[in-house]
Amino acid sequence: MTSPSEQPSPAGHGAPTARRAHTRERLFTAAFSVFAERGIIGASVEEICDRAGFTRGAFYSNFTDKDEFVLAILQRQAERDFRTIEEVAENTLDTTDSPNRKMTLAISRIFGDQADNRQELLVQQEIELYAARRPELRVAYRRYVDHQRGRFISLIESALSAIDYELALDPDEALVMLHGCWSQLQVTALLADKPVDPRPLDLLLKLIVRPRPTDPRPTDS
Amino acid sequence: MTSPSEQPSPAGHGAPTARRAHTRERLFTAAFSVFAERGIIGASVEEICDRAGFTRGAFYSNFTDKDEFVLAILQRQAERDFRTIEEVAENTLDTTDSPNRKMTLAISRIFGDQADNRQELLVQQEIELYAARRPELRVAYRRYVDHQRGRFISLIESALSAIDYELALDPDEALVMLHGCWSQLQVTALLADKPVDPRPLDLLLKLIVRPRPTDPRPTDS
DNA sequence: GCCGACCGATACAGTAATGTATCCGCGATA
DNA sequence: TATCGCGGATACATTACTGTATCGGTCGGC
Repeated sequence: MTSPSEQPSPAGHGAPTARRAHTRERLFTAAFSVFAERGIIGASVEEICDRAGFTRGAFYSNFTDKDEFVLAILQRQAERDFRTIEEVAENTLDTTDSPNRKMTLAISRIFGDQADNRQELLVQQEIELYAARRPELRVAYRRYVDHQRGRFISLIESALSAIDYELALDPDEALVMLHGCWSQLQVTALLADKPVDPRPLDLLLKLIVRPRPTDPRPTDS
Repeated sequence: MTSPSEQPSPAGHGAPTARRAHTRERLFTAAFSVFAERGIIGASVEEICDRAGFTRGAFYSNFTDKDEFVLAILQRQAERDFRTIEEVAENTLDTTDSPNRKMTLAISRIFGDQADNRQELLVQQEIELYAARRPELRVAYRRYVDHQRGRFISLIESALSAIDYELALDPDEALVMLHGCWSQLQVTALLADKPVDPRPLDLLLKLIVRPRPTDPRPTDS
């Protein structure tokens, strides 16, 4: 279709120049703050651009649509989160903290870190709700969540096994509990204007892990 | 201020006629469906009225503002939920189901029942997010949540004690886990277009209750 | 140092939503 | 039955946002 010298891209947004990438990034950042304040639906393109220091021209030069824009944000988030997990997997496993501490840390880094400030949490929730409504976004979001889940479960398991613990129940179910509990704490803290209280999560952790059965000799049979 | 025969109310909305109440109720119902589709912020007054079979005149005759309207919805929800809890407390405790079954039932009735269809869940989440942003609504929402929590905890405790079980941990913390897990399951189901999978909740329940220590003789000392 | 392309700014028209001011029909009351 | 007032409808002015079409500055390559 698009031969090299004819049209770099249909309408402009396609050539990933460095400048372009920079612009997009600023728009993303601005969008986060507007989304947090007004919600995704309530956020006007204009305000996003204002806050990024652009006019709407920049926006429409980079994206056709608010929907496309949101999708791009979702993908960016997915990659960010993914890298966070990777990084946590590397760093957290090295330490010699207590299992609980390690787990709490990992969880707060993964579900949390990006969400331990008001804005990020709000936007996270916003995206979820937004995705719930748009079928196309829902697919993307689902992929993203599934992917994260797989990564995270294996992270948990290796973290535990490194200290001779294991999950006492089905990993998927454990993850539901952990993630649910964590989100609940976050939202509660948000509404109460207080810092997150990590104790319930701690407790829950203690409930769902157990020492790995001492395994004097790995028999196959 | 307002002497009986002068002004029944500043601008009209104040005299709780039966007709008025009926109108408001229809607006509320319509709002639910619009909120679910478009989000609270994305819902226009006009569409709400259309769907309720009114024009905007009816709306502005009953409420000054969309914010006031949302607040009214929140209060109505609070009362509804409260009555649900009461009803569950009465009905669920009577049966002789297994403890798990009873608890699951109670939880799904309370967090759920109103939220086990797509629409109610979406609106619930919407309200939460909306409340998180408006300080005034946040106060109202917080009161509502606190109230519910108290009621629900005592419900859980009496349900358990009726079958000689008790919570194995702090009730508040237990509630966080239960509620979080439940919400997580709901949202997951919503995004995955599948029915809610109750197993994690069941499992969690088993983890946080225990038989009450047999108490041959209630000694005071 | 010039040229061309890219990228963001600007201007504009169309649309949708808000809130207010006014109107009118219906139902209750005497 | 005549009247009054409540509750909802209608009409209007205003504002805000969207998307498109066009313009102009700037930065690369040569």
